[in-house]
Amino acid sequence: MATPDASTPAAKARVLLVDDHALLRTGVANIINQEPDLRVVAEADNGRDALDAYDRHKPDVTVLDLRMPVMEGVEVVRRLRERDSQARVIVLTTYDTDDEISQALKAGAKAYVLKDIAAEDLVNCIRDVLAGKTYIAPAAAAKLAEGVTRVQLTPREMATLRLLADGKANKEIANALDISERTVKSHLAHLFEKLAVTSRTEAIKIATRRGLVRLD
Amino acid sequence: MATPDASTPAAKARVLLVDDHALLRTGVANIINQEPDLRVVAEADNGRDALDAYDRHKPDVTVLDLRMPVMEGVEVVRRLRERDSQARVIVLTTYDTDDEISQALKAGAKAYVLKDIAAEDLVNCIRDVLAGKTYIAPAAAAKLAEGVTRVQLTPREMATLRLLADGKANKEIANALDISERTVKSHLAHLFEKLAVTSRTEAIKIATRRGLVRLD
DNA sequence: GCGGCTATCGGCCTTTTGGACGATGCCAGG
DNA sequence: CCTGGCATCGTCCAAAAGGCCGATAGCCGC
Repeated sequence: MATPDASTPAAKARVLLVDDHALLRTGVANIINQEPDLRVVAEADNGRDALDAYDRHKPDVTVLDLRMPVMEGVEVVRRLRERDSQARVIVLTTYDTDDEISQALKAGAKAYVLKDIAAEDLVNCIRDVLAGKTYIAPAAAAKLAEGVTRVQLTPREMATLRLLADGKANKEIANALDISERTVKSHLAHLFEKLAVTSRTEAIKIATRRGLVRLD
Repeated sequence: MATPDASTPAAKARVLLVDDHALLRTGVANIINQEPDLRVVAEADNGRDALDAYDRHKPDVTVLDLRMPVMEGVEVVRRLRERDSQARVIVLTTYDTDDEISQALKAGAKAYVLKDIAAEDLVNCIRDVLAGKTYIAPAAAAKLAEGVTRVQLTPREMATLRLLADGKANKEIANALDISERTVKSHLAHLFEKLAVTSRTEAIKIATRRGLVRLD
């Protein structure tokens, strides 16, 4: 998995690569290792291992997928930045819902790039981040701009939304949150207003589109 | 980057690589081209281009992502097999909903592998398929086994489901399909029974999980 | 301390949903 | 020709959802 390389004169920037798809990891590692100034020093296929690998290798930059088993990418970004405020993290992902993007950036990611990026652009992005710059994929930036109308859900609204998206009825939500059905309706009403919808099914659609919940 | 290798005696199996993620394409191409007996002869980032590329290059095997813009992967498999009943297609994808798997196989795919496969296993899979074998990823096979209870939705039920998942109310669905609200309820009732649910929100969850609809 | 946001709850009322009886016509397969 | 699946539509009714009128209490910031 890791590529031990004892012969190089340590001038190469050290990269930690985190993605749950072995195939993509191998592919990206190949690309990066072909660059004279970059080297993948460790790989991980989930968030927990990513943190361990970070501690062991102290990479100059971490390329990280969101959507992983064991630990969410955003959470990984947050924790990396907690233990090392200098940590440079590039988020490399397939999806570009406005919520995920803004959460990743808020957590301290230096760049947000999509997997449809060209190999050349990725290595340029890595160099930019190493040089202290930031980079947001155009598509992601556009989504963010849309979401200027950023909805800010309260904790209870989020909890309600999650149960809603799980197909629960008001009564079930009430039981799960240990509140009255009346209060559930109250949260729902606020939710509907913030999402600009009028029914629960619509709410599910919009919330999913914005990345507020996932139906997997 | 690629190593043009004029010295080999053209014995290499020719691979067409189709995926909308440039990064993964480059990575997989690297992996494949490092094999002595395999060579990527063309790439495409969408279904239409894939068909064109197939006609031009007549590859020995096509490695194909489902979920692409312009043309769905399953449709591509179907058309490839139409124009060349010998076409060998390996589906390489992130997702493993039972509906997508069974549709891809029904369309004539020889193999279904997930992107978390190891590079080595992928090339082995390619060789297997070239040798006339088939391969289903264990996770995918398991999902298929679950779905032995394969739900078969009628066209009207599918149409209703799609509108439902789009957040439409019964009245709106009725208008869209130009039928009475009563009939919509009838379709919904059948839908609920087939999906083993009791509400529309639950139906959305299960249908999404099974890959019957997508909320993007 | 007041205004605003949050969370909680109540009643009342309309609309929507979903279940339970139904029914008809069509069409394909045995 | 008959059976079974499909699509269509009806009525009745109970439950759920959602809108509209509230209310109280805590907490935070200015």
